[in-house]
Amino acid sequence: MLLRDNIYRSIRQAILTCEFPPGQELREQMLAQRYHVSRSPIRDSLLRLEQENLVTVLPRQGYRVNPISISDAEDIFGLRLLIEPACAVAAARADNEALRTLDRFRDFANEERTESEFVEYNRTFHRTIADLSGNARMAAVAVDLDEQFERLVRVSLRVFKYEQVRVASTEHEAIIDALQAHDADLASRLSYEHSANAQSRIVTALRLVAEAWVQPVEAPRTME
Amino acid sequence: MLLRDNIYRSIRQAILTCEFPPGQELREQMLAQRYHVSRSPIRDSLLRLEQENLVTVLPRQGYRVNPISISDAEDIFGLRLLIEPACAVAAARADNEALRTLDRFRDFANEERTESEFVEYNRTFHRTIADLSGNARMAAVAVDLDEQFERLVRVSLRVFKYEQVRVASTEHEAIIDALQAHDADLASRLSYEHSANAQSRIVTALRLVAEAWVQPVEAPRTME
DNA sequence: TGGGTTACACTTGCATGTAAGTGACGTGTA
DNA sequence: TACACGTCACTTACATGCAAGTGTAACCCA
Repeated sequence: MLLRDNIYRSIRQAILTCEFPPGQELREQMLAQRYHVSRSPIRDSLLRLEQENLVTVLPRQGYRVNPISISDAEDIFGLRLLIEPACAVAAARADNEALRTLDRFRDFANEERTESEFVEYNRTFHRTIADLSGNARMAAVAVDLDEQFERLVRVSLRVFKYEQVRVASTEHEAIIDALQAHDADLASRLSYEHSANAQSRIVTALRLVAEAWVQPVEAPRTME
Repeated sequence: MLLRDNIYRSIRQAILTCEFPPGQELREQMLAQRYHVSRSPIRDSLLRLEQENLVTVLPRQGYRVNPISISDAEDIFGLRLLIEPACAVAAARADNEALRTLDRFRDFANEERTESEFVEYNRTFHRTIADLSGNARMAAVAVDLDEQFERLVRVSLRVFKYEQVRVASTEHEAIIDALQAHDADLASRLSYEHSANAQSRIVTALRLVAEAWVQPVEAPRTME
């Protein structure tokens, strides 16, 4: 296993869980010490994360965890509303055997769940449907969007706690039913509504925490 | 300007124009000599290109320009059929002043055009519409897809020459008309048909050059 | 002959050194 | 005071060194 891949995943995870919060400044040296490696694999990882829109490189100054802007979040939402139903439509054409594997996502809310369990469950569910679409590129876009989304979910969960766990789980089961019945139209519609619901909750939450992590518009810094 | 950005663009361009053809093996050393720099910026560029699905890194062995597989091309096409009309729908909501800038894409086929001029024109047209959508993320996906697409177009142009220049240009003007009339439905449908037409030409061309650059399906796919 | 082993050439992964760009701050001057 | 201007600390960009992983081919031995 390549060192840089582990480092990459670690830093990425730290950003997505907001351990490195939006706006956080990152230094190669600091991360190198933290992970006990040289600057090289750190550098590789940070450049990769820049490609993913998770950090910004300020040449010869450092790196910064990308702030969450409302307009960027809305862009992500708009794309998701397009991609997720499309994945569902394609997935509805999968064969019965493959669709039966979705059963493992039923009955999730029957037990008490932690935040991490919910995030993990949610990610795996959406990723599985993306894979079932049979279009690797589409799945890649969907997964990427979901991961960007996840950071927003984390922020939102701090506001809405777990009330959404049961709601989401119920909506998931309806989507599973539609897919297993090969009803592409229904699956698409449910998928769209599921995304829209999640997003409206999140956008509300984002506005609530706007002062802390969400950047409305880039403002000049030295104005005193 | 950072050295690595120039190098990145150069290598990328070489891949997209098939100067580095699909399947070509790349070596850091070889590229470093070619561009008169050390391995560092070459390395940065290659890792970035890996993220874009243009090259594959074989750890401790080297790099390879990704072959074009029919199934991957079909995946790209499928996604394009989803994204391009969505961009058009969003772009139809742009204001009149912005939409008037599309006029510069009219009358392209009135003069003789080189292959490069056509590719450039085509890219700029699609990118402009993506930008007009007002969704930066969607535009980024659209641009990325278009660039992947471009490599396929290059292959296809060697077969169909320039017969498609006039066709494409006419279709573009129809899309411009629809957008400037704010007719989102029509723009969407025309955009879909335009993509579908281009793709069917390309897929035919791909099959013709299959032996040289195109990798047949390696693994059985889940669908179809 | 053929299976296993070893040595080697080759290429990148990671570590480290050096130079150059950037912003901050203090100083001098009008 | 307000504004250039020079200095300095800090951080990355790029260069280079070295070690480790991989594939190949020669070689040994049954």
